[in-house]
Amino acid sequence: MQKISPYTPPIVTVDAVIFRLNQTELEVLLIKRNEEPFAGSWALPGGYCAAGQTTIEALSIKVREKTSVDIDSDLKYMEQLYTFDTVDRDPRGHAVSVTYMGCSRDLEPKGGNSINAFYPVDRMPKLAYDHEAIIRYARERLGSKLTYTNAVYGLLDDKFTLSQLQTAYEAVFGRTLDKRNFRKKFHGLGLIHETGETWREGAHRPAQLYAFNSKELDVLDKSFD
Amino acid sequence: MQKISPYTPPIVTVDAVIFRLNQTELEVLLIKRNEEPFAGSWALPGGYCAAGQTTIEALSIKVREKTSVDIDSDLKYMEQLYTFDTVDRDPRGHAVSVTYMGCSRDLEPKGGNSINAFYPVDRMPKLAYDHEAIIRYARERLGSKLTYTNAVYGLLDDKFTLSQLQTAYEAVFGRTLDKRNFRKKFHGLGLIHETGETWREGAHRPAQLYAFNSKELDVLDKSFD
DNA sequence: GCAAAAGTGTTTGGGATACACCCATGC
DNA sequence: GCATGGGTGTATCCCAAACACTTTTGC
Repeated sequence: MQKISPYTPPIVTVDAVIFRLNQTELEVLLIKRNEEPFAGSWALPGGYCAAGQTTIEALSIKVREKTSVDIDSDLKYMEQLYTFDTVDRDPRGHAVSVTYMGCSRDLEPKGGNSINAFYPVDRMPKLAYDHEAIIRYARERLGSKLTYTNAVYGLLDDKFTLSQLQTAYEAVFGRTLDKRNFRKKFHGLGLIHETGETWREGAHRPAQLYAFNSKELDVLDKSFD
Repeated sequence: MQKISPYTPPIVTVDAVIFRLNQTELEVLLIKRNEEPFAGSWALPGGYCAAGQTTIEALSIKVREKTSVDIDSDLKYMEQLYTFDTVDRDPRGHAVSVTYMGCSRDLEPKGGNSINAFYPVDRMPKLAYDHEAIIRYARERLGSKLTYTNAVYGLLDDKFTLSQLQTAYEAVFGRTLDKRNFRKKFHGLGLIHETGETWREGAHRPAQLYAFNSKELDVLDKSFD
């Protein structure tokens, strides 16, 4: 293989997989593309990264433009996911996409210059590029993050009930958990404390509200689940 | 923040963290830079990625040029690590580096157009760029990979003794393990089988030689350690 | 025989799993 | 009073951890 000269670098793009929890479902933020390629298709929010910008800076700008979501203030948790670089993934030319994954709860996109909406991860429309594979990968990563870190806090409000907490795990793992074992195990981790407040809704006993002791991402001593 | 126009992308570079096991020590492949910046310093092998190349293709070419190591045939295991993108990491301009991590055992660099050598990860020279941080990150990742996958096979010959296997874990984890518990646990995983052959060296009882059942990277049911 | 690494079992404690009923509330 | 989700305890099993001596070889 010969050297390519003069050197022209691939395009660098950024894309974000932003999850939220809606009732019992895990959802992803998507935008509707209004330009080619893939005009009319749904896709992850993202765009070009220019020299002098870090990928996260570029992502922050693009996501705010397109969806009005502010990565820094609206998301409790964000991490780099993977860099996708197959040559043919973008029909316009070789684009290397640095992808990120983040979480928020009760986030409603307020506008932006693209049509955008949250879709349940299990019932998504057909997506542009390789974005479906990226979302699948992000969901797996989120699942394993929840098993060995306290990253669930990213999906929950500051105060939450134990049922909501359990629902968050069930939505990400895609299976149900035993209520008593879940509570026993979680209390044993020492990550949360009672706030003393209760939450009442519907015709049943009110629930205690809990809060996390720390809002930093911590690695657990023992893995969960 | 304003849009940058016309769009100029950052440079895309690739770097490889290639580990090997030398006796009881984990080592990394380094090259001595003979150009600015950081001329005379040691660094990870890598270089520019051009449009039309995947990052792994670019890496393969660069590593072969500089160290004569062939990523495809010499390494048993290779995965993308992380993309480092801080604007000031390269004094020549904004470079986004897609990094990879790989393993091999008993690999001796045969040449290449750079001076190159394996250094123990615990006793490395001062490194160029942010390469020290990259290696630290790679080692952590390798450690966690060994706990939930069969990735150790990447550090071992096709046939190996249980002591060598245990040594590989100890070198990566940086601590000693109990011999009986190690063997019991590993046999329980069902990943290896006896070959019937023995290995003799030195004035002591010969050891059974084992082999992995699979050379694919598999995720374990139960996590190791 | 002695040095040096290979090989081998048992006990114990803690966490994972499985499982069913009463409680507080709204209507 | 009844429907609805909130909240609680025990028995069992398996895995992890701790721990020491015998075996086979080369010299």
